[in-house]
This record gives sequence, structure tokens and C-alpha cells, in this order.
Amino acid sequence: MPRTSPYLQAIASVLTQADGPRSAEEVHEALSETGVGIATVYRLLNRGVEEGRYIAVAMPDGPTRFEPADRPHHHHFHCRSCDKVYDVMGCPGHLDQLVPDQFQLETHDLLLHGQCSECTDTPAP
Amino acid sequence: MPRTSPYLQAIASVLTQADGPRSAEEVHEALSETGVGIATVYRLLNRGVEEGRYIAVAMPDGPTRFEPADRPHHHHFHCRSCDKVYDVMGCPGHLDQLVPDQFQLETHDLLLHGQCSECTDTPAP
DNA sequence: CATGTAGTGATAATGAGATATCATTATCAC
DNA sequence: GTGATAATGATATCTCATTATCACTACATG
Repeated sequence: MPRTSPYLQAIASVLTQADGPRSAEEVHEALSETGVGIATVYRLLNRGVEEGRYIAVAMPDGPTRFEPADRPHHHHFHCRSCDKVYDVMGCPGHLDQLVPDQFQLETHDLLLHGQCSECTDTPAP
Repeated sequence: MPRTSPYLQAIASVLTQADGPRSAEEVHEALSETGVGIATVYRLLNRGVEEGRYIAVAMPDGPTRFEPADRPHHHHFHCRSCDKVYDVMGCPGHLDQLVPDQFQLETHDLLLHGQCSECTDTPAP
């Protein structure tokens, strides 16, 4: 019987309860009291992606974030002040209309930038 | 009087005539016959950004691309096969509706992924 | 208990992109 | 032409996120 990592569930909880995708460093920070190492966080996150439980969300700046794979289609809001990323539900849709002829649209990413509710009084530098 | 780089105009031409943003490496490749070095390409691209002539477009994967700053609002299509990025005009709009209360939307990026017209017969690996 | 093996943490190594360095070259004002 | 200085190319270096290494630990099983 395969042994199971004591941190597998902890990482799952962090990602499941988060209101947006989280980087390896953010997960590591959230679990700092457990003493888990950053290498283990990366290992388990990557394993989760391989096994289809998580999705790796590459960001234009900064590290890749991870989120549970079972979330419905959504997009992300990036706070310019605190650098945190939030899920935003919904999608503008009708994107095929933007694509030129002969182009095949497969997926899309919408990234909103601005100030989150925690930072609206703290303008970005 | 400040001397003017012989490559300043060449780089401007590459970006102006391109149908999408270009990375430093792509610009360097396009100007390979001139013998310009990659360091000079980076220098002049960054100077263009500082002086407001170009915009740096960070991408989720791969290097930053550059485009002329005077283009109207638009978005980008990334070909999964050839990795090239194309401009797509138009914008779905109505994005404020996606943002939660207390969040301030400032900008947004929409990135479409799929196959460009050159690659529709060459499926991505 | 002994043993095999998966899991772990600390940290060195890696890779890609971008920048810094520096000797050299080119250009302008005179 | 000469001197001052900006621009350049080759390449070393840096940054940062991520991965590899490896000695060690802990657990399930015989």
C-alpha cells in the first residue's frame, strides 16, 4: 500500500479554501507552522497537477499559481498592490468573434488588474 | 545633439510592421542580417518603453513581447504550435460586471490560445 | 526487530530571460 | 584630424522560480 504524505491533505485544504490560485511560496507560507519544506510543497503540487487534481496557472509576472481542477470556468483578478490573485466567476464570452478567419480558438485567459478590497486605500507604488 | 542609433529605426520598423508583439529574440532574429547584437536589441527596446514609444507585454509563458504604444486597445492570440503572438482587435467589454464589490478594475489582459492560420494543419505536440 | 522504501528538508544546481560590464568602434563638434 | 563621448557586441553575470541531490527519517511489512 502506497504511503501517503502527511502534507497531502494540508495542501489540498489550502488550495480548496483559498479564494484564488496560490503559488508554491504562498502555500508554503500558509503551512509554515507544520514545518513542511518548500521542496515538498513543489513536489506535492506538481504531483497534484500530474494526477489531474490541480491546475497550474502561469502568470505574466511572478510564479505559477495552483488551483483545484474542479472549479467551474472562471478568470482571475490580480491586485497590483498586494500581488494576490482572486478568482472571478463568469466570463465575457463571444470570444470567437475576435478571432480572425482561419484561426482556431481553443482556450483563453482573462486577467483583470487593479486593487482588491483589502488594498483600495493603499494605492500601488 | 544626442547621437542616434543606427538600429533605432530598424527596430521601430520591425515592431510597426509586425502583426503582433515581438520578443527581443524575435526582433534580433528579424534583424540578423544587420549584425545587431542581442544586448543592443534589449537596450533599444527598453529605451523605447521608457520613452513611451513601446509597450512591454508580459506573457504567462515565454519572454516579454514588445509592441508600438500607439495601437488602439486590443488583445492577443497565442499560437500553441508556432508560439507566435498575433494582435486581435476588439474586446469583449463589460468586464466590470465580473469584478466583486470593493474591487477596483484598472486594466485587463485577454489572451486567446489556439492555432494560427499558418498552423491549422500542424496540430500542437 | 530488521528491512525495504517512500517521504522529507536543506540546499546546491539548474534554466531562461534579462542585464551589466567593458574594451572597442563610430560619430559629432571643433 | 582630434578629442569627447555615445553606441555597440561579446559575454559574464544576475535574478528568480523551479528542480535535483542526498543524507536522513518514518512507516508498513515480514
